[in-house]
Amino acid sequence: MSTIHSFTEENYLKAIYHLSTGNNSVVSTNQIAEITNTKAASVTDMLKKLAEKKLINYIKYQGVTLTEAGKNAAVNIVRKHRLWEVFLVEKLGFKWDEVHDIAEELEHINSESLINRLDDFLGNPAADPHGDPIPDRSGTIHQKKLVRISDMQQDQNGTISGVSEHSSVFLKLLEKMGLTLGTKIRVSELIEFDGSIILIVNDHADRTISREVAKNILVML
Amino acid sequence: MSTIHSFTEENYLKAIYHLSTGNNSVVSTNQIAEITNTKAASVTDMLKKLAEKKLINYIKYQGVTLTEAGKNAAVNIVRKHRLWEVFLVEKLGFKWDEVHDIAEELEHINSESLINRLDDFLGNPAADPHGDPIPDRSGTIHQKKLVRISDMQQDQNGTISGVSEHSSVFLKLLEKMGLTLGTKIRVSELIEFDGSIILIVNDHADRTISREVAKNILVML
DNA sequence: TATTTTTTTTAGATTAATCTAAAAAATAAA
DNA sequence: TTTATTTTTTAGATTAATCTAAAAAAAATA
Ligand SMILES: [Mn+2]
Ligand SMILES: [Mn+2]
Ligand SMILES: [Mn+2]
Ligand SMILES: [Mn+2]
Repeated sequence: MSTIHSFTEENYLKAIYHLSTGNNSVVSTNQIAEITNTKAASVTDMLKKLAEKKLINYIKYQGVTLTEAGKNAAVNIVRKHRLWEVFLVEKLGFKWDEVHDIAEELEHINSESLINRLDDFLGNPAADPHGDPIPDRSGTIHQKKLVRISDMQQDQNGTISGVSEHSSVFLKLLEKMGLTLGTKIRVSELIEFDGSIILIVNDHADRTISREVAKNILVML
Repeated sequence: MSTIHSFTEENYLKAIYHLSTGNNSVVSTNQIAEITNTKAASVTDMLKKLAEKKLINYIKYQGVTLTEAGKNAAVNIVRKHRLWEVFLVEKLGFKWDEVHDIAEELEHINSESLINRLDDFLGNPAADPHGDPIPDRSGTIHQKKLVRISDMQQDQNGTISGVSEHSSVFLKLLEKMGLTLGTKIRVSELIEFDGSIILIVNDHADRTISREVAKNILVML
């Protein structure tokens, strides 16, 4: 099960995976270059290699999609990344804005038994510290239906369950405003002037957030 | 603090460290080639590079020693290796013969805060699952004085506290014979014929071990 | 449809880590 | 102290991953 790929190949697979689960499923060379911090020429080289290994479907000038094998490999890396993030926060006491870079390294450790034991040790968590779902050992992802606060109606209630922006500044801001995962909110008022929103947090405190912030907080209704 | 070195450089530094703390402090090109599974020519190339970076003292044809900087780097890798081994055994339930290869990968994860938090999480252990001392965060190693069973006198008592052979076959054998770390033993008889030794284990069971096995079990008197 | 702009690929180099084969130096043996 | 053996270094190649600059293809605009 699961052939070994180089550190670099894994990062490309992961990049393609994240890009293709975003909007469109076909991913372009430039998009990959952007998030892997490389140049388009380097990406083209790697795409040939990954296609050779049957991890992606690649036709010149037409973008790429992951094959089943490629997708499995990518999902496995995502699984490892997210489990390590849970470990770092739950067991070692890191803040949710501090774990991503370390998990970027840990996700490349190759040991099936390690990751499955870690999963059990953590109590088989369903989501990582940012609310992102953790694929189970068979690669299945159980994604809960979430909506952005910016898409909620007046007087609607929900529980903060994820974020769609992972930068440290954003996460620290949410922390400071008490808008962390599990927090109950109610949309109290939609400000017409600039789209900002007034929330009732945990039934009492009220907080005003900008539309930009509201767009990046995901809520379970 | 602590510059970043490549994965490969770290493995060479660690190899030199282990070789130089063994017997003689000056390490030869061939010795390094042997334990890094490379050829002498490759080692020479790397030695030039490490010397350039002032991590080793290297004079052509004369072998190498670690500089202070090189030794610090090496000790830090050893610290990480051993702490991860404790984690794998104590928290994830791996056996002591299963953890080395995984730790070989984990030891290259670079994060000072990660390793210090891990250290605290594990309760600042003094030794790894094989009894090897764990350097503290300043790099100091508190090595207990241990003797080989093969060097013990008749009727002498001690507690098994380490091994000088880390192969899986050897560790599994000790496990099967109940000669794991912390076990109390007494040398009951020294067999003249082949040098094998009869032990009293935990005050009752008696076990005969070969001289070869006795040489690789370390005891605190 | 013809032209311009953008995207992608190719060509050719570079760097890190490795190798084999040959040369040079050090060590051991005669 | 020669000669032979072993160890180490150099020379020259290779592979993976990257880059810049130029060419080719696709997409957008006029
Ligand atoms: Mn992350
Ligand atoms: Mn995450
Ligand atoms: Mn080990
Ligand atoms: Mn160990």
